[in-house]
Amino acid sequence: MSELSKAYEPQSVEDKWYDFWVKQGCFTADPARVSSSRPAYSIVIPPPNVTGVLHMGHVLNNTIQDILARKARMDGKEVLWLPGTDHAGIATERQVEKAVGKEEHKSKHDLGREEFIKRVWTWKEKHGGIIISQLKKLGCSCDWTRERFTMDPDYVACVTKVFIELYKKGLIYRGKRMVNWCPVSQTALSDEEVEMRPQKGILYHFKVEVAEMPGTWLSIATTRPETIPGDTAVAVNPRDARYAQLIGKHVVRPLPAELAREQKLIPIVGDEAVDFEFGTGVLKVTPAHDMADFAIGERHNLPRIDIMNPDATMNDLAGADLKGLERFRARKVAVEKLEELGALLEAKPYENNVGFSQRAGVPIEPRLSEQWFLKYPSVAKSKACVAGSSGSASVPSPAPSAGKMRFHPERWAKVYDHWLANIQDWCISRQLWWGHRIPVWSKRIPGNDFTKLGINEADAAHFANEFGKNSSEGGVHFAHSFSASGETSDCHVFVAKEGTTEIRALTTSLKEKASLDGLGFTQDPDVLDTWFSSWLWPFATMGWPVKTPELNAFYPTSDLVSGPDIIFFWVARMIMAGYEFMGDLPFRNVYFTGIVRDKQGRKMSKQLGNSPDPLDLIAKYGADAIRFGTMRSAPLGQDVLFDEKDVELGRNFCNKLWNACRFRQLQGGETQGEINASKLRSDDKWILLKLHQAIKDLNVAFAEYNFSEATAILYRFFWNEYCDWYVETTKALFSGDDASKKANALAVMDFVLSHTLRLFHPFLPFITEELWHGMGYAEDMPGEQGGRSILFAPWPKSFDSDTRDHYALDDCYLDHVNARFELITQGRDLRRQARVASNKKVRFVLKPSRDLPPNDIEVMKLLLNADPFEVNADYEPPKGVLSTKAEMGELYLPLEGLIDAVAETARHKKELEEIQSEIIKVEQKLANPNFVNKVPPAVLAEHRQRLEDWQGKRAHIQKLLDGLSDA
RNA sequence: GGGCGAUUAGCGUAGUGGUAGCGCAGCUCCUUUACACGGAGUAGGUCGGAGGUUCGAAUCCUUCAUCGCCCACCA
Repeated sequence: MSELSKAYEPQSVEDKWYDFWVKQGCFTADPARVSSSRPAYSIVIPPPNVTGVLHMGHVLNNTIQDILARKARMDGKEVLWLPGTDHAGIATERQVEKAVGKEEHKSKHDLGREEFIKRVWTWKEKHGGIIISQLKKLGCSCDWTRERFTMDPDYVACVTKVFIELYKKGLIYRGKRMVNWCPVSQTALSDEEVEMRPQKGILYHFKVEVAEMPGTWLSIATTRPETIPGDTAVAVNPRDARYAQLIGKHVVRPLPAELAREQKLIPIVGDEAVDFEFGTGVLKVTPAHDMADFAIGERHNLPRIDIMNPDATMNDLAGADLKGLERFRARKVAVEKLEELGALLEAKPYENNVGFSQRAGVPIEPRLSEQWFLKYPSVAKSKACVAGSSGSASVPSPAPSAGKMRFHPERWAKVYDHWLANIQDWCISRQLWWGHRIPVWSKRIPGNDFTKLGINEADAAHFANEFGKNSSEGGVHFAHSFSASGETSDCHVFVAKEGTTEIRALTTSLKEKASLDGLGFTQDPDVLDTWFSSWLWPFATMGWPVKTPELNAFYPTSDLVSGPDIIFFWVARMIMAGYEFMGDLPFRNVYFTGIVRDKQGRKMSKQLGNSPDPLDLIAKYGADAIRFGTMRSAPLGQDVLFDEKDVELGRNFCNKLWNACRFRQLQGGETQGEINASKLRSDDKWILLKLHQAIKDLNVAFAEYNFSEATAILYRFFWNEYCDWYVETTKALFSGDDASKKANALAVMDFVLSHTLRLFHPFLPFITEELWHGMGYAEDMPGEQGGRSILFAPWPKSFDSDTRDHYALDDCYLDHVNARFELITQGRDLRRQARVASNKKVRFVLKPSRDLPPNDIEVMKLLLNADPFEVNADYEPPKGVLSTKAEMGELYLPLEGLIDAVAETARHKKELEEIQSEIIKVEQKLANPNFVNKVPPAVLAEHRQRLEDWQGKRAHIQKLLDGLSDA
């Protein structure tokens, strides 16, 4: 390879290698290769919104997935990381609506449904690839040959099939119920899409007269006076002595003002739900506009007056004064009206929680509406299917037992269980156009005269016959072909209102659909909640309901990486769908990331402008840098405070890695294969032992999904241990002329670097691949074991005992080399005290505490920048010399005169005080009989050693002090 | 109202009973040929408060405080 440039330039290598990987099919999974010796590893990507752009949350989430996938490849697994995008109903529809409005000044209604959907597809084609290309820039090793979209034809068929199955099981039903209505999007929302926000408002008190007792007034508190026209009762608690006797009587509702008194009479009902502590203890009941009131209305059979339009303006029933007004404007007018009527008693500031549409950011309107609902399936199985995460820090988590999965961090299991224990039926219909259209065609006929269906006589007779089997309650299900194509629809026939019969036909067949349209059946106009397609993602993307090789090999998936914010929307629902349709969990492990915030802890948002564009960061620092920086600053289970500094650090780290390889390269050509065990210096053994330890620590971090810990281990090993110490010691050899020793050190370097590159690869895919080839390490490996790409190089193993014996890697070398480094650090501090510039050679004298091999002397000389460096066991230091004592000996920095005796004395005295206080601490412990008797022997010995060390230091300083006072 | 999490140096974070660590920022010195996207050294913490258990507590227990998140139909 040509000589490496002085600094790493990511721009020149990233695209090159990404193209290489894709062209070589490195990311493509082959189900046929899965075997007992080559286990499968799979992840499905949380599909980003198809028209979305990459943000820091994606970077965090997908970097983790990529690390897992790349690590699994190096572990010799057959890896499928299945990518794709989500059609994101509301978000995309609004985006396109806005664009159409801006460019053509048209609404979606102006265009019509069919034309609008065409526009969405055009939009999707134009913008849909953006986020995918961004993921590629980040280095994601997804199997792009299997990219999926939640609106792909086979995916649509899959969603439809699921709908029909659940419908037939009676789990999906249509009903007129209170739903969360978003007046902006003009659609129903699920409970999960509603976000409670505290709102500053006003609590109004107004009075109503009891009709049967003129002159008796009740006072009622409300935050929503504009809904008074919709009130159909007032409720009190039957146990409330103040009001119980009024139950059954009536009050006069003040609005709409123009109605006659008798038209405004509403009953007083008794209901336990009324809290008599709150407000006045009298509750206005508006069954059509409040969830709780709806329930009260059901219990007391109250009429429901819907006084609003879908866009939350008031309708005719709200009365002449409010009609046509927007709801908050109507509130003001209603208050004015009450005031005019003399009914308003007080208005005081009040803060309460109001449900907001998460997406549109406006208060939702509880609204009575006909929608499709799902009773969640497989709830019982989904409960308690989460096993605890590995509790022990040092033991890798074992494979979960069958039917169990693990959450990381474990605490999310509680959140999941709690949600599952309290779920209500899921409102799955949305009044949108972009999405999976509900596959239900319906037609209503008078009586049960099936000839009115427009079908032939035989079919009509068939219907009548089937219907006759059970026309009583929920109706009857049977299959029927409307298209004479042999394909069938699932029919559901039941008695609807007013002596009519309703026929619903559910089908996935295009021919059936056409026939149904021809027969005057109408398809339900609504589409399904986007999550109703996402919850099938793990198996729908693998070809279900066909039993594909992918499903055989890769389902259940191994890991899921998700943000905790979609634990209910997505994760929990996927678990239920997995059980219901696959009979098994969709994944074995779920890793929940934190939320990415800015460095002040604020959520990233467009408004605040605190959300950096990851692509800018990649352009500026490189993809590896943003990956490493993000991982390094993302602590396990906590939010991530993003700071560009972290990316900068990632870039610096890559540059360090680059230059460490460059240094190796500059020392001489050939890759050195064989390490000669007999020629290893203590430093060589030290770095090999450190490498061994780093691999072990790294494996633990991986088992715990602790990626910030993993990067910290890599950082420490490579920068602090390899670069700062080991490489520096080799310079003592390289300046010498012992060729065989030099070659051996190069062999150690090659060994360490080739291992290090592999350890780094999941985190830094690009630079490691570049260096893997550039340094020639690829050539040393078989093709599919790293020869072609570092992607498939085996993950390094920590050393077994044979290897340790062969290289004589005894832990005593750690102690020995550490002791030498300690002495060097202290010696460098002496230079600082003496104000000797670090580039200036200066004389040091070492009075060693034991015999030292020549390598130690050479290394110390070099790293202290000492010249001369004298080793003299009998050294008699002159008075007042700068000195330090360490385990390996006493080090002196003798300078010609110029010692500030006063300053030195003061410094030593301070030092002595500190040492003294440490000695007292240890002595006190050792003097305590409880301590000596109860403590484990190792701890006791360690304390005694510590005391000895401190005492030695004290004696040394004392000697120096004595010398100074003599001088 | 319930639940969960956090509180350790200026900032960010590690640390599950035995001498409080790391990174960034700071300060000092160094362009000594792998790297100034660097090297060397250094300062900075009574581990949120108060009790308790223990020979010994950042760590275990109790309690309080502050911050954050999630869940919840008090009008």
